[in-house]
Amino acid sequence: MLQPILRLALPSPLRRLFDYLPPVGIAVSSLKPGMRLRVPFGRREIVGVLVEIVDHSDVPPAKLKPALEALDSQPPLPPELFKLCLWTAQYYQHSLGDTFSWALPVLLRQGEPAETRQERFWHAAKGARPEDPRLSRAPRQREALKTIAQHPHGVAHSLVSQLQLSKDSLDQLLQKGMLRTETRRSHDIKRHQGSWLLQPELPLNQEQRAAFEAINAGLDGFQTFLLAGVTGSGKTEVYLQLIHQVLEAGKQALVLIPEINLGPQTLARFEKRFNARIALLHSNVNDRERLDAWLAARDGEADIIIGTRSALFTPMKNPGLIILDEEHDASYKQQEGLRYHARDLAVVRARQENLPILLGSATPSLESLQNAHSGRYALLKLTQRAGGAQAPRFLRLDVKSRPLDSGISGPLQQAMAQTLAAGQQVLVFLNRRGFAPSLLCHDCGWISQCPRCDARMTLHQRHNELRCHHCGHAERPLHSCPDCNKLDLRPVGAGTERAEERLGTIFPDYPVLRIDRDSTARKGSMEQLLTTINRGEPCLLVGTQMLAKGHHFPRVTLVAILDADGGLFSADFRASERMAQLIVQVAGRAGRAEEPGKVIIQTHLADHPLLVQLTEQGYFAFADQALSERRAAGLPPFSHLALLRAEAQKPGQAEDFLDQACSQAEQLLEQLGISGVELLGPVPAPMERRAGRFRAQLLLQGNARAPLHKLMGVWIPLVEALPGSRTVRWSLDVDPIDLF
DNA sequence: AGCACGCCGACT
DNA sequence: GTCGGCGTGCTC
Repeated sequence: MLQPILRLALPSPLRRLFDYLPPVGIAVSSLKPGMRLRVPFGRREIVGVLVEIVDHSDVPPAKLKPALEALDSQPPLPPELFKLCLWTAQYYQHSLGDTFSWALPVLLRQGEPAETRQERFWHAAKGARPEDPRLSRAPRQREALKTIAQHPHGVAHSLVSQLQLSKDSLDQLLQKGMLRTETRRSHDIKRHQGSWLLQPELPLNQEQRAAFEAINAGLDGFQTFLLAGVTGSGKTEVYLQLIHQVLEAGKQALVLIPEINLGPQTLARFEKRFNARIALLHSNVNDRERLDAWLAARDGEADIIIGTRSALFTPMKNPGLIILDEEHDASYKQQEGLRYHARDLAVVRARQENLPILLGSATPSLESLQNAHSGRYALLKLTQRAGGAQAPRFLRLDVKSRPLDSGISGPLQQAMAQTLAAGQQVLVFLNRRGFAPSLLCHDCGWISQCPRCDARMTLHQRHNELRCHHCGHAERPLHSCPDCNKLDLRPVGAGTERAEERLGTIFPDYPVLRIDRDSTARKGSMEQLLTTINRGEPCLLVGTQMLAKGHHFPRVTLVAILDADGGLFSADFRASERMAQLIVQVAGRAGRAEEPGKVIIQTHLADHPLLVQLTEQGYFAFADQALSERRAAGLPPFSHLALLRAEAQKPGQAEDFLDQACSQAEQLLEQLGISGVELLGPVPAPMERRAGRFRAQLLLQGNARAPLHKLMGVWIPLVEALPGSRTVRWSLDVDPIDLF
């Protein structure tokens, strides 16, 4: 046989494989696709993934280098996951090597052995004594050495902080040769024993039972279920009982949740219910724990895997079910690098591995609803709230030609006063942080423009600064106008800070609690706010969409939405969908059995058909209406989009680049005889300048996926080869969720 | 993306 | 005289 050639995917944005000779002294027959190899790349050494072994390379033999070493004796990534990565790279037109980087735990892509439960243990070195003169002026190191010496089998690194040892002292001792470390398995494989349930299952109502039985009957193969359950309808109980069935069948369940929901409550609920090994994968889990959880899932040593977006790529030895909660949530879509949608990929994965998948939401995305309508997904509805709680009543409050007092109209103030007087709580929703979205000179019209973006800087009174929410630029607000020097600078519009301040003045007898990214930035401050709220005394909560997620406020009976109009006349075609989901989710925080909640929506467009549908007929009526509008306009899910974005230092550069890319695409469409794909643009981005860079975009719209992907498959490699692709920063977003 | 090379402006 | 700005080119 000719010299075998290894084709590797490397962590680089380049959309191609790189050829290497096998490492010296290694039997090629021992190498299998999916194994990692350390290779020289330019002047660096990196870790690549073997994709295939071929007997010919187009690269001149002189350029071929041997790989340095094989890092695995078995491919760390099971074939199903390897296949999913191939599919992902192809679908999102992304570099395969970089796709592996997003899918694999950090430590694996850095070349760490793919082995479970290896842990570093600290041991006292032979002859090391605390009385050593080198430690005479290092009392903490001396104490550390004493502590370590008390443990003949060593101290596991994970216990270091519990034993009041500091890593610094240990490192110092290690350098002095007074400690040594050893890496070994930290504990034996945990086995599952006994019953799966720790507490009895809750009784299901008729709807829950119907949903449970429908899905339970479909647990043995691929099928997508859409569980549309209003807030409080007991979706989670259905999840838990299905997972129980999966566990009884000796299989594993993967549960994906949005970023914001990974509060301890989710985990607590699972841990209370199940005697099962639960692996947790989210952004606050460190690299080592993440790898261990990943390996435990892969090797069948975890029964339930709970995680956010990227946990989608967790391999499972005996997969039985995928659940994706709050499937409409935008945090499932990655917005940088590999721009994948975990919901869409989860369905692909379920199909590839012949698994059932359950998507749940009170406000399903229009995409998923359309899939249900077309019969691809099985739709299951839960319409009753637990404990007989009633659905909130909606009221559209027309504020056209009504004066607003820091964004709050008179009738709304009266409704608030009544609610508070009745001893209940009020929730005020406003999707804008800060005091005011801009500062205006009443004399000459100067406005607080961000110097680096086409956006206004928001006034944050608490920190006494003007801050741009798009690039983070901040400056001190001046007392006089920088243009005309007059002193008449006025804040325009209202954010949560201003609403908080104003409400405090209007209702001096009640506490006002603000809940947004600024007020909850400090650790523990959210918990503190929740404790106060749960005490149940009448108060006003003011906040952004943080209020809409996860927490329930049983004492809130009035929800005020200060401004719904942004969702009704935005340039973004998804704005109304997002607005509707937000309104329903916020409304869902309120009300209980004895007292239905009331939701007051301030709007200038009280007769807008979408808003009328939503408030009078509910979310599904809204969705039908919105879907027929999308169909008429040829927008997703009735067409498919891809967005080529570009940004550059100088004006016009990004557009020039996209112009060239656009000509290439036009040519290809003709050459390949592709029809059903339209090129829209290039145009400047809706916010042309951001963080000092000029941005433009080219939108591709396909009437079906096939022609769009056929084009992209040949086109994107050409775009990559364009001369401008170095000076211009560009990215492709397949199925973008926003067009900014 | 990294990383190096290379060619022009303001500094010890 | 050099430090360093970012344009250009390459990575098997």
